[in-house]
Amino acid sequence: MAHAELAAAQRPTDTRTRILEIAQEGILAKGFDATSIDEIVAEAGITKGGFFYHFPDKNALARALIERHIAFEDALFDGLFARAEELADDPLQQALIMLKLMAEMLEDMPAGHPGCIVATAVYQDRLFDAGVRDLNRTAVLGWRERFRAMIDRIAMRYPPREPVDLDDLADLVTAVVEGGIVIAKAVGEPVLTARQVLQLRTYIKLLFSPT
Amino acid sequence: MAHAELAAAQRPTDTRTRILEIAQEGILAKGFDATSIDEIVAEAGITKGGFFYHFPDKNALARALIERHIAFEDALFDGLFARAEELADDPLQQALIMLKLMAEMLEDMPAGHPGCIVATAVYQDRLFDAGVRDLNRTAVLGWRERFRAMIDRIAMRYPPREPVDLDDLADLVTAVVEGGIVIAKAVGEPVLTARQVLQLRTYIKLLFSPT
DNA sequence: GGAACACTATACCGCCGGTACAGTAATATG
DNA sequence: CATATTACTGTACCGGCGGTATAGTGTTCC
Repeated sequence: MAHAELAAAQRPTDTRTRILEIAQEGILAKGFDATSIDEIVAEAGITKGGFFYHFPDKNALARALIERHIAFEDALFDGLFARAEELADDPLQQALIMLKLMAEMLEDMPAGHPGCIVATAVYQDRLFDAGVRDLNRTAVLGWRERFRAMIDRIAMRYPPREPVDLDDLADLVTAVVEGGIVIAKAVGEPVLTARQVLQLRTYIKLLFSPT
Repeated sequence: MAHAELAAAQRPTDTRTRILEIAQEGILAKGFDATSIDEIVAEAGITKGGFFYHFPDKNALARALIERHIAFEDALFDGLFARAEELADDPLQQALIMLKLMAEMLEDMPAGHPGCIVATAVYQDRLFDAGVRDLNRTAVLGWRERFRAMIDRIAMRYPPREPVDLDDLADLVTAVVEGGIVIAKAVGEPVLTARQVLQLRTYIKLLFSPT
């Protein structure tokens, strides 16, 4: 009688993913607090009991969201780095290409970057438990490691014109994007995030370009 | 008109200021939502009615807080710029001194920068009304104007080594601080914000230093 | 046939933002 | 001295929120 309907109605982990997607959309648009569980379950077409079957509390939802976000961004950066490696051999050129691609990607988001779940958690600190904060820490440290590796490859070939701490420089990539999102949202000009990344690109270029 | 007695016995705007101070502390530590009105009034030693006598709702509190924050930061930057002008005549040197002073100031905050109310509002968008968002916009645009003026003075004397949009460069100051606060809070290393400002300083130095 | 899974349905709790309103002590003005 | 205003207190209440509890149900797997 209902083979197709079965698959449609009851795919096992489907509901969990739908909750995550609906929650993410709401949280990035309105903030964590302004996105109520009642609202999420209404949009997902389930009941409150259904939500709490998948997540013991709202913190568990936040953790799952941050994990998803980290995985998504990692995949995204993997793609960007891979493309940059295809287009150039020189590590400095690769970095400059990567930052250009990043800026273009940011610019192609018509409503601007939807916002960073990590920053959301930072600015609503006590709403989240130690688990969320740990995940957050891991995410930022992961980005540091990634960009640090990129910068190390450059520095090996081109000595920086000014003495800089390479970890700080790696963190600057994250900081510029996070800060860029904040100001873009604050003034309502989505394109600002991409432009900040281009400033960072100019810095990297100046810092490592041979004289 | 009994000035002394008025000031001592009644202190008309005193309660309002106390509410603001208690609210600010709570909001920067825990987020806007996690800081309840009940909690604020308990700490201020007043009743809920007393709170709503001063502020029609929580949005009005947010607006007052942002206005206070803008005024405070403005005064702070005025001081930094004035000191830099005392210490050097050259606009580039002034900017580099100013950024150094800024980094030192940030570093001297033992618990790190307490966080930016503007960013708090950005990340809890729908909790706030149009008035709050307008104020937020004004704040960021005001910082742009301030740093743009600083950069214009430099660019007039030293042509940038790379073509850059000077408004974007002005925004970068705000972005690096905001982003620096986010990563510092995320990894729990307060000193990171100051270090990001020093990276920005190196960028400005490289960009405008004569070859 | 029965256990496990993925929920529904209903009822409830305490906290929160916010409203409403009556009362009051201290001060300011005529 | 009377009155109005200011700056609250105290109490009671509302709907929405996160979260708990618990009994029941259809589907699938073994």
